[in-house]
Amino acid sequence: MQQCSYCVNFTPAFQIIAMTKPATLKEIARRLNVSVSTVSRALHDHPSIGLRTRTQVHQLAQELNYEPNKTAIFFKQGKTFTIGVILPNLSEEFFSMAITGIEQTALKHSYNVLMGQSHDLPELEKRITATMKDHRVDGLIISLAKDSKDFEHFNQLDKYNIPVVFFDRIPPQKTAHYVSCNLRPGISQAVQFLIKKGHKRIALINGPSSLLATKERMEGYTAALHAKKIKIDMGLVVSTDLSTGGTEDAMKQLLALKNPPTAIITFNDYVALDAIRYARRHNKKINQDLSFVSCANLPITHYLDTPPLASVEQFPREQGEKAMEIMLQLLTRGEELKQKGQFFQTELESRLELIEP
Amino acid sequence: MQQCSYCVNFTPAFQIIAMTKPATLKEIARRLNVSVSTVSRALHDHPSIGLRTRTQVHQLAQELNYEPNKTAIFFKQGKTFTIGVILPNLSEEFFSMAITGIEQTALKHSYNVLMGQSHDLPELEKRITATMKDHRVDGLIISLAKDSKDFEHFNQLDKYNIPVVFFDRIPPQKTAHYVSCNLRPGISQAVQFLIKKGHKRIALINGPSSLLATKERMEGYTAALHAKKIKIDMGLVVSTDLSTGGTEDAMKQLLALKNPPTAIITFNDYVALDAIRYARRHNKKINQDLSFVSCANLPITHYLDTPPLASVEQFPREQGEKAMEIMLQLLTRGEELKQKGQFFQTELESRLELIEP
DNA sequence: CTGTTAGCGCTTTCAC
DNA sequence: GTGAAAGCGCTAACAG
Repeated sequence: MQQCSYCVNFTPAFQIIAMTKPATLKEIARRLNVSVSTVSRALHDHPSIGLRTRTQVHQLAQELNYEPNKTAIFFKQGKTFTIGVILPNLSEEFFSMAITGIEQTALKHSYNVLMGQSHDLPELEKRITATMKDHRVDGLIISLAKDSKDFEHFNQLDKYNIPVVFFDRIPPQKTAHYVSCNLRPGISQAVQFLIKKGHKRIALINGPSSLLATKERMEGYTAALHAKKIKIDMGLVVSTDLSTGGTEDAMKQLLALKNPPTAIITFNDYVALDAIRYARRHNKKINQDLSFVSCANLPITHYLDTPPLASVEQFPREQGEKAMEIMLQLLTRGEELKQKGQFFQTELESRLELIEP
Repeated sequence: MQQCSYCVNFTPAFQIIAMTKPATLKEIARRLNVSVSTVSRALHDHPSIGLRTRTQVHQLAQELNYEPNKTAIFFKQGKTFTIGVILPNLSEEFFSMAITGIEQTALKHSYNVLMGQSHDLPELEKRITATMKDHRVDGLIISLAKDSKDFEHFNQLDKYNIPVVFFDRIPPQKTAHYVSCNLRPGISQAVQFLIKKGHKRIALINGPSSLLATKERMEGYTAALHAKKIKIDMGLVVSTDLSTGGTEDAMKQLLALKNPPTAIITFNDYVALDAIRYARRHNKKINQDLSFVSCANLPITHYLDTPPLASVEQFPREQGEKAMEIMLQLLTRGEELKQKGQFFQTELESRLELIEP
């Protein structure tokens, strides 16, 4: 039997297309001899559609495996059901816990997460912000790079009606939505804890001065010492850029003091890890010669055989959840709130947690 | 002066809209009295547009702060320049390093990353896959949940022409694009390393049998022992579901043997952490009474004062990069490759790395 | 060199 | 109860 050239040329391709190309409203409409709008309504169970056609439509949609083309809907509705999240660094457990909080809350409300890491580079942060805007995320949740100074690009987002919620690393001028965790109480508790243990010389390895969190730690530190009438020795307050090298320099400085500290409070657990290792290498007995208290209370510290005695819990996961909840508010009731110029601002209270070795 | 009700009602709102609504091609065209397509072409520096109009257009676009509406472009072109990444868990450093590799390569090629965590739940994995499809990601990179058995939903993606690249936790039937790291050589090296140190009783805490990686470890383990003519004692091979409890059970089992091991190879660094802690609590001197070698070589191990002696490097970041590179290939030359039914499959070689305490 | 037109898939208003 | 038509913003084939 001879093959007609039409078949040879077109049938296979046609079949592929038929199997390949996802069904559309149009296609369903064509097959059922109804209009596109009827199909659309039927699928949305619009009351005005007769039971008969409605079931027919549903059935055919099922058969054809119809799935609405979300990109069309996004485009039409000007919404993407995606929120952007920009973090300095996913490899810090603090942030991976935070994004988990964000993601889970988002998922619960059928939002997706477009993720980007700034790696603490303001330029990259800017660039990622721009592509998030290009993708028309419905909102942006961000924890700032450690020395972001310029926040102009976030105002830009306003034009596209993309609300921004800051978390943890928030901008200094607090005219914004944010959630953060106030370190003052936790640090004060840390100081009190160490004093109660008999320490007189308590050092603080603080972070970069650009971070609000650095200021907070300093305040908690001085407040607690003042309360106990202990004079503050600024030689005991050093700072690190959070790199291993920076922390080691800070440690060197402290151990070189003629009257060195017997306890050290570190900016966070990673700094503590570096500091403890440095101390160990310099033959200090951890938590005997030199005690440590840290911030963040990450799971990782629970695996050390000489962990810090305690760590200030900052609730990263809860911060993430809260940030996403605020975002949902803004997304649903954004307009009215904007009129009033109100800001959602949540401050969680940090709390010192003891660590069992 | 009396206000006309029109103004009262509409002017403010109108102004807001005017300031708010982003410029479109249409708007530029209207102001310049040219057609929309001319504007489009001018902005794309299409050669056929006169220098004069081109500069005019560019200038006005600049002034109006024109930015193309990507959702429209996505919709029109059927491309989103977004790739989906599904991971079991971001809080495992292995995966956060991997996603960093993916993200950086993606960014370099102007792709974005839609991120989702399965938390090792096959159902959640399925759901996330579905929403990724809804969002019409251009491709999907995934590391499977630890007991995913059903891969039907990935075939579904074919219909939408969404290529899938597996990495690290890949499906057993290897008819797919993937990149993984073969554990056999690394584990064999680990065994040899321990034998050279004088160990005769070397245990293996392996992972869930559903993982290909578990099989690989077993093979590397037996191969190396065979090569040294050491008989394999199956009592020395136990398994964990990767939870802390599971690992502790495994340790209990090993330490209860009448002839217990003097060295243990663990499935990964997290298992090692749990195992080491368990051993320490049971008064074993780490790396004296009982030596450890692990897999993954995560930065975290370098902070322990008694880390495993060595760890098998699995190159998570490189795996991520490679997976994304394969994805880019598929995205650009997908059709031709699909015809040929070829698969991109990359296997990196694992390698034992010593850890300095 | 530039304009006209059609269309991507869907929602929605208006009309019958 | 259903259809026709417009439109979201952009691209591209076709026509001058």
